[in-house]
Amino acid sequence: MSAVDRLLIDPSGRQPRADARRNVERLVTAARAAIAETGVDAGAHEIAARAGVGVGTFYRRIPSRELLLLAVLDEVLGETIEVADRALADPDPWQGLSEFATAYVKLRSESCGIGEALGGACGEGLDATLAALRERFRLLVERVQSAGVMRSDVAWQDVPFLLASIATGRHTLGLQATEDQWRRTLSVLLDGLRTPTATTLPGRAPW
Amino acid sequence: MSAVDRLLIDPSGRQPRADARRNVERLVTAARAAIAETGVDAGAHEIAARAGVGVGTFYRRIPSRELLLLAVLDEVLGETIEVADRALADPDPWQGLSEFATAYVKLRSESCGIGEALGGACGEGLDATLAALRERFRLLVERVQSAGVMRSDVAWQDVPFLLASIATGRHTLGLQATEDQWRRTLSVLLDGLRTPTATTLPGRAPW
DNA sequence: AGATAACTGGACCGACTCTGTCCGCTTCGT
DNA sequence: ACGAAGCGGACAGAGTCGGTCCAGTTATCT
Repeated sequence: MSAVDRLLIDPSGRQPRADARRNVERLVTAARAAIAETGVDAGAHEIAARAGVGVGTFYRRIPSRELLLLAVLDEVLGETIEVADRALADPDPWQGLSEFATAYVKLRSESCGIGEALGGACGEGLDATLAALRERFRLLVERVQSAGVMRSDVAWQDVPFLLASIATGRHTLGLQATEDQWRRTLSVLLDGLRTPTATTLPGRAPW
Repeated sequence: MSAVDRLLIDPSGRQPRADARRNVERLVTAARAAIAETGVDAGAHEIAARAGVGVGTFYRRIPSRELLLLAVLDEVLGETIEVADRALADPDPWQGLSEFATAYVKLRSESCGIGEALGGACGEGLDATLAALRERFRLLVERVQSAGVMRSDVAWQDVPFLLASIATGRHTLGLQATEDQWRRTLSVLLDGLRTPTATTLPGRAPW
């Protein structure tokens, strides 16, 4: 069920008017954009303005700002899980992992709110979805390690951290990042992950 | 000149009382801790409370919250430049780079405010210092590439981005990072940087 | 077409946060 | 011991943000 549908359930069971439905769709789209640009702190007024409606309209259909954001985040994470499942279906394990990694990092770099949600900034609301995504990570990494094309001193738990690390700002040290700087970083990182490897990892795996 | 000294210049030319000097020292220390934990948004009241003084004392000596933070950030970046200079003095180029990289990532991971400052979140106030640090990056990378131990398709400008990427949160996907997760990420990344390399980088270098 | 229920927009409210000031009291240095 | 320098924290003023209310508008049904 999409985020729009979930928000359109009417207690009286009636179909909402066409304009009401249109506005909810606009609000969900706007929330997605606001989450990407502003993060999970995106305000109700900001989202309403992006959608081209007043705050009154916002609160007519949406119980609270937090619930809207949660619904949208859950939807986006659900799409990510689908991408992971397609990657698991790829006959070449490394190819599958590397395609998923690219999509995952791209999503994170284009939406700072998603990054915060994955970092746990949204309370318990997303626990189940996060667990499902975690499971896909484990499967993807175990498959590629069984095939012998990833260094074995990396734990599967390292991989979310490795990928999470590539997503940061457009600037550092006064330097301007190109649109796809993250692709370069990811490329170096994937090279570091392939077998054989030069050094062994320090410390213990995260848990 | 240290941040403390810079803030203790008295318009009348007199030496400030001992307790005043002590409090400014405490405030600078507290600001450093607050920048690390809270970031560059650390509030004046928060810093004063950490220092164990009232806000009145804060504003007696400090023109504004922003100036204090700028002075402290500049001091920390200055120390980082010194670390880079020591790395450049190391006879082994790769060893030098790798030591500096470790120190740089450690600093970034322990102080989120430094990360924001390096990301340009502090306006123009740090431009000169950032340029000086940038220069050290260029020298370090060029030296290691001339020695043939770093893949040549990486631009020196890539390296700040690569290192900036490793510093993020303690959690992702509901997983808990160990204290030194960043060392593992850095290790993979440095392996990816060494010659020879498997793939060539996509896109163009940042500028 | 007219009636009416649903919907809309944005002014507004109250709670909160943050920077910076003021002033009665304390402490240092002589 | 005395006066100037320093101290702390209550307070002011500006701003933000989530959420409500209601007068006016619009869709839908008869």
